Amino acid sequence: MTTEPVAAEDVFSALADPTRRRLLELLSERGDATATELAGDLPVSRQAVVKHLVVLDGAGLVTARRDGRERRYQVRPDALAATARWMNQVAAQWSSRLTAIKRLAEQAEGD
Amino acid sequence: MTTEPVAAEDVFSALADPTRRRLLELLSERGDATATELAGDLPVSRQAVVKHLVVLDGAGLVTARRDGRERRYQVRPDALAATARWMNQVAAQWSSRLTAIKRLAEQAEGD
DNA sequence: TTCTCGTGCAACCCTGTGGTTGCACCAGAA
DNA sequence: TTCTGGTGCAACCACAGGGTTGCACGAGAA
Repeated sequence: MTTEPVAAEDVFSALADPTRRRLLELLSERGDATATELAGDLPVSRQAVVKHLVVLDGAGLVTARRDGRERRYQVRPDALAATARWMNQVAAQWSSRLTAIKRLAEQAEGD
Repeated sequence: MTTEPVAAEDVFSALADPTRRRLLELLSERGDATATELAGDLPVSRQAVVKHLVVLDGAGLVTARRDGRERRYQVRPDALAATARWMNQVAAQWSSRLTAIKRLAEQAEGD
């Protein structure tokens, strides 16, 4: 289960690859799909797609389930939502740091 | 000078590296610093730090200015804020897609 | 003018990773 | 039972990227 504290490391590097972002798009549009199907819409082999899906799964962004002899992947709404919230926190943290910087700069001028 | 709109590609991969995230932290705390100074607080060489700073600059997250024979780097508040906003947009986009998925799923059940 | 010391370049090394191909395996269809 | 097609390994290849070392250059201090 990978629905807990999002790991900056994994999420950012997972999202850094264009093919993986595309995969998230495709899965979002279709609801779910197999690696073979996804490979049909991408300029890479099925195996390459599988590798990307493994990375996305590691980052908690997608999940998979067996369906007969197929393996269907789908995005994890909750994980994506959590990631979005987490990004906001990062942004907020930056903001507070920047505020602190400005304050210091102004104090320095005041001296 | 690299002051363009945030590129998913660059931002995500820039933020994917732990050392670079640490650099952003250090710069946020100090306001500004040289590569040599930053290397003093990290387990890597000055040259390694310089390379990371180049990447961060490429993503528009930091900027540098000459100060005598020194080159002082600092975070780009505006760019960071823009990135935060952009992340929110990505999150929102995901949300709408997920909503669409759920709607489709429910319709399918209804049939 | 000479000495110092931070920069900027460049050459290298090694690991990670995105991509490929080949093949064995197995569940469902015939 | 046999055939078929999607999975799951595993071996391999090429290149990007994080890290290092060495050295020339140049601005400010002495």
